[in-house]
Amino acid sequence: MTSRAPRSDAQANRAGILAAARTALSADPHASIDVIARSAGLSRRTLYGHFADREALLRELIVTGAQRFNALADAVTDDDARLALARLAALLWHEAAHVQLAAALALDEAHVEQTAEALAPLRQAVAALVRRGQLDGSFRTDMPDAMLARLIEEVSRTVVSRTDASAPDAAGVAVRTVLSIAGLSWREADTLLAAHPDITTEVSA
Amino acid sequence: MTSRAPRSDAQANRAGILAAARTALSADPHASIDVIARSAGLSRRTLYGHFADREALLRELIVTGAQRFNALADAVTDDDARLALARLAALLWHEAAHVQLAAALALDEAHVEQTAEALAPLRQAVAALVRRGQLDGSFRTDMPDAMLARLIEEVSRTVVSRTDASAPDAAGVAVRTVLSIAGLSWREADTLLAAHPDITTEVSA
DNA sequence: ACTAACTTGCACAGTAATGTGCAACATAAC
DNA sequence: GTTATGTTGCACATTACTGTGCAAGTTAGT
Repeated sequence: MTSRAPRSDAQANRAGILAAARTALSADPHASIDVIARSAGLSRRTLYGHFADREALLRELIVTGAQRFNALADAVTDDDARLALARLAALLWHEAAHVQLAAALALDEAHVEQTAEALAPLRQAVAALVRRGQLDGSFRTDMPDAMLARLIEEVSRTVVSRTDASAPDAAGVAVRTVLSIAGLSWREADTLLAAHPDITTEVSA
Repeated sequence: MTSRAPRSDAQANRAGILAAARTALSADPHASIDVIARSAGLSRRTLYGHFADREALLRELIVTGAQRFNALADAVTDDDARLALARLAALLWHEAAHVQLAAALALDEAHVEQTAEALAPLRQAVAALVRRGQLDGSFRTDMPDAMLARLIEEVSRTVVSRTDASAPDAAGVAVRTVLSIAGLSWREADTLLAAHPDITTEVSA
């Protein structure tokens, strides 16, 4: 039935294709199969040996990418909604530095739907977080919770994907931006981050 | 030399093509010439009678679009930087159709450069506004002026192009978002807009 | 009503991309 | 060292798009 484990070089090549696809597609969501294969040091023909078609490759990128993002939502346990949002933003930022992919693929009409579906758990977490913050008075209440949640999602995507990651304290800027959207004044955000320097610093293992 | 004025139906068709291109391209920056022509109720062949090639059409869209909202920057004369930013955001919101196009085209590697160049005046205005707001203490100073200006640009684009325009007080949400990025707390933005209801109301002539 | 201006469909050439079959070659695994 | 597994180049069919030429039609302007 299950034939056998793939050869080691084949496994490595498969991973190489995925890595190449991530960088190529985040630069240009319409990057051709040929470009992806070449930048993985392989031939176009070989790529088709690993993935049935373009869709299959994209599907795998979206699913595995989304899993990583979704996992971050569970890692945040702060009681303070402001802190929780700040930490989530910081984690997403660090993850996105490696994988800007979600933002790039979401731009493609054909994949925006499956990307959204794959990220449903993260979206759920954000929605819950927003409601909590609104209830305890730390987030803005001048718009409905659903609207605010959507705004946070969209702006996060923008900040994460279109901010120069090499700028000094780029992560800090991303976090401050998200807190601002939630309704905090910049001084409040500043105070919060000063009291919890671990949020924007952690490089993790 | 200058042959003669174009026939009236030809003028209308040309305008129709531009309008169709705006909506088609903001939905999908890679919309084909055929789709654009068809959605303008014309044949592909006719479009080529009005524009030499795809580039010429895009060029015209970018240039005329940019002119429209470069003009908006001049229309804002408030001394209060917060008010000025709010009003500019509101004006841009009302030009949403054009802004969406800019956002869509800016995603295309080939046109991001000429779009940026065409929007230089608006960018200049925003930069000046940001510096003014930082100096008088109404905007955040926890990041460099250039960074803040860029953030405002990017977030504005996102909010204007990806917010449901049919939602109640969508314009208000857009303006509040931009003010939040500038550093205002949501209550401060709320107070400001309450004191100047004309900002989010004006439909203009 | 006449004419220049405009539109259209069709045929055509060119380009770029996807996906497949196949034979020759390379190499990891045993 | 043998062999199953993997890689490659090439040819090929297919699709989708851009841009042009031209002859036949339609219509605005006078």
